[in-house]
Amino acid sequence: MTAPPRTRSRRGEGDRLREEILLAAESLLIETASQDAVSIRAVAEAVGVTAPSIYRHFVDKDMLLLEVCRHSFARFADALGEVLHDGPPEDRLDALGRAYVRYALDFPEHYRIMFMARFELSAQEYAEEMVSDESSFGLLLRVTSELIDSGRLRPELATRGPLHVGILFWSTVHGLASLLVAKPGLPWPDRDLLVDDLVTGALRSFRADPA
Amino acid sequence: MTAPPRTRSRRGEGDRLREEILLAAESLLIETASQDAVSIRAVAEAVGVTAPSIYRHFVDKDMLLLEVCRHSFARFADALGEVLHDGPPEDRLDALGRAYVRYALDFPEHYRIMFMARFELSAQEYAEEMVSDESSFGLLLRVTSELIDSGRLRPELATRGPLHVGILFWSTVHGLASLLVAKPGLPWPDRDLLVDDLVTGALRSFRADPA
DNA sequence: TGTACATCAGTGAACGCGCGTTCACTGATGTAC
DNA sequence: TGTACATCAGTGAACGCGCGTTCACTGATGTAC
Repeated sequence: MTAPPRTRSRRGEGDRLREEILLAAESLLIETASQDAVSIRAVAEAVGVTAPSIYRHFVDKDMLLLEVCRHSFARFADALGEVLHDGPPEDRLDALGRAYVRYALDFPEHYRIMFMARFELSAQEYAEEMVSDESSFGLLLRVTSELIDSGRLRPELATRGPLHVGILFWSTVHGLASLLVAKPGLPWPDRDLLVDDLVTGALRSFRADPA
Repeated sequence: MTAPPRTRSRRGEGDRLREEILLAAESLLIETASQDAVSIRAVAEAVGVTAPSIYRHFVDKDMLLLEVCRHSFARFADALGEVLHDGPPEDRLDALGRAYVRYALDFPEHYRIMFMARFELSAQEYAEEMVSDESSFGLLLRVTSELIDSGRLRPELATRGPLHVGILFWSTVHGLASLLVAKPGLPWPDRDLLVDDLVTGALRSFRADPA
């Protein structure tokens, strides 16, 4: 992680460095797979700049990490949004679940930060990041609403509402995703088969029994 | 966290301090809810002893934490074992699932360390801790075996074997448990209802459809 | 019963390290006259 | 067109901190004679 040669930003172009710092912090997170490894000094070195320069663009380390976090949530929501095509809500939920686990496996450290880490954000901040309409959780809630409206859900589940059903589904896919991320060393059986059975199983348990 | 007055151990009673160190490390973990807060110095202070004394009993910090970890796994397995009474395998799995989530909520930081943290153990060490017969995972595998033997499972699941089915169930309960532990600030709906629906849902999705 | 001595649980001071952060600065860039 | 100057992106040195760990030591305890 040595620095590429840098030319100093022109006046008014300070945001260029800001962007580079964010990208470098993210890369460090991916490469080292450790939140602790993302120190102000390490980020500065990766960008090719000295540590105090960071403070011209972020008030402190927490704000830098918060910003990285925001990026992650946005990209995660994008990734889920991409697989959400038109169709019956069961199919949409199925697609969402598979994309969810796939994202976790593709970007394990981002996933860890978003959903497994103790991040010192206020409840307020979490709510804003996670439960907004454009967020991944917002997408999920929209689909579980559709599912309830479709009338094909078990009645006792339908009365509990989209949030309850959404959390049930979220728990299910998060469980596998986070175990795979946290314990890559375990002797896992075929992952695709696990995802398959888990997602179809969850959908089956939601569906009203054939009368 | 100041030290209670201590009398020095008699000769040959060095293990008394060793035990106190382990307990103090565990308490710190619970109280601070942070792995980073468990420093050699903090543990020593909590015990009422100076930092170098720790090294008379543990070769380094990693070994101390590993030992704490071992304790956690053992107590977790005990907690699950206690609810495992005789009965049909469905009921036993149901009880296991509920006890699992309850443990995570009762000892969130222990749960975090065991199943959510990146712990620098070798695969070998993990396997020994987690997959032994006396472990929590061992218990689970025994029950999923019974479930398969009972012949009431969906045939395509039964052929995948106890490990596969065990992981499906583990993922499901771990998902809810770990989200509750990781995001206590979120506006969760009724937790008992969630556990209820999740566990019965998983069992329903395992069961062969009524012919 | 009394004394000299070996044992060893625990101490006190210090090491080097990487961290987040502050501070006064430098020097290239753009602008005003 | 040329020069003086203000701006401000980035620097270099230093701060205090808590960390894991090492080292030579102290002094109460138990034992041998």
